[in-house]
Amino acid sequence: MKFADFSRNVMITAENICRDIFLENRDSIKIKKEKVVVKNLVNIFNATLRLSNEKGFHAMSLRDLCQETGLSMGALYSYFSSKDDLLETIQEQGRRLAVKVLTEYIEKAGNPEEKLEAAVKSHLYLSEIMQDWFFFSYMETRYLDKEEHKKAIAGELYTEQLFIDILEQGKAQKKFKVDNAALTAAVIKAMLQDWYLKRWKYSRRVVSVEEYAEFLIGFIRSYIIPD
Amino acid sequence: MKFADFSRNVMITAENICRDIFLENRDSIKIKKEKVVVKNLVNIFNATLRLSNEKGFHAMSLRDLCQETGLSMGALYSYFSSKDDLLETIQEQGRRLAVKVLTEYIEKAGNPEEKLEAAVKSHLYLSEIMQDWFFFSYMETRYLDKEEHKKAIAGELYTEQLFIDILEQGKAQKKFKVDNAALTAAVIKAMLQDWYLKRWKYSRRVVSVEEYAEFLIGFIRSYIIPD
DNA sequence: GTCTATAGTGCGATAGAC
DNA sequence: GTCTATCGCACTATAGAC
Repeated sequence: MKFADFSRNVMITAENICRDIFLENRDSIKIKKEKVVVKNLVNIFNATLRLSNEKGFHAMSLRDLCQETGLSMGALYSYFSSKDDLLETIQEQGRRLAVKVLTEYIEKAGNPEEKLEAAVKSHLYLSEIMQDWFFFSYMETRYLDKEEHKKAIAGELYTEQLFIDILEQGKAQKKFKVDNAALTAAVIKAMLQDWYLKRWKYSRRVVSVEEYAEFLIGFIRSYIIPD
Repeated sequence: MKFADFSRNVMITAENICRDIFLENRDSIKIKKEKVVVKNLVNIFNATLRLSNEKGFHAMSLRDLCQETGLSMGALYSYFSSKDDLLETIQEQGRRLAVKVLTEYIEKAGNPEEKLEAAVKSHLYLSEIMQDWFFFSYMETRYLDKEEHKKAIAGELYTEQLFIDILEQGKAQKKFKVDNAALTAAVIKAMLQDWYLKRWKYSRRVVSVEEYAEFLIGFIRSYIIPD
């Protein structure tokens, strides 16, 4: 699977994500014209991610956000009910999309070896397209209130479980040699997350997402597939 | 190398770290009695790490810190000149210690295989002892001003370089098979950092730092040492 | 060496005009 | 649907009493 193909197939754009958010939050969003809402939501979310990922969500004031979006304080509050609400909406939507895409691509693959490759690549490719969302979700998780924080933890464990399942399945089919599937999945997750947590490093070294994917798959396979 | 031995040898305690901080900042710290300063610094740093690691350094107000330490606003400001100064001091001291300990343990080891093991274990063991400091440093790096931020990046690259050097040395001695030392070192760092970034996960699963260390070393060796 | 009191700033949120 | 004006509050930092 090439990044370009993935990118074309998933059809993830800011507009599409914001349209989903609009449809799911019709009640709490005060403005009713879809076209207006989607346009402003794209603007607001992009600005939030840009500002937050530079200096943190808490350090970003709503006045900063006004300047970055060109909207007034009053206008902003037509689209979310509080600053925390904005934080939660971004996190929730990112999580939902990640689960959907990962599950879909893993199911499409046939055997454990293909599933592993599909899981690694779709995780990396998705985080490449939505780098800002993923970085934001990781770094701002602890600012969520207790209930939302639990959902974030559950999300991490859910995607990790997808990897555990693939490893166990491969083991059952005698294709993989896995002593500790949970630990193996944990470090795989860590390496996948490093791709969006340390963008500055990989950009500087001019490593493409496909190179990183191939490297990771080779690294993992050398451990779970005995010669 | 066992964790207990490492822990006994490095002799890292909050008191020792705070004594160093006192000696290096005699000018800016208004109080002069070493005993008083060290006692209060231990209190302040522990409280800062506890509060910050829960909800973030920015979200922690100095009033929170007063309550947690039992000190007044005025007293706090005798030990640092601004909230940012507190942030920088913690980061700087953590970085300094990490570099010192890692370098020391790697140099003690003889051949590349031993060096790799020493590097992985001393990194993990140190982050186990100083988990709060490491977590804090990672999560709060972006709140540093430009100059301090550069130092943090340099620190990450420096410790990574230690791994690159070991890998290259092993390759030169025909003991390791390494195609891409930089990428290999990058993912090793990612896995090492996961230990303190996801403490909740490893605690929940009752994985000890020694288990994690052995697992990681096995994982890495299977890639770089062909059968 | 530590305290209390307070200055001065900037925050999130809202009401009501247009 | 968007704006401006403003409220009340919490923040960092400091000055001066003890």
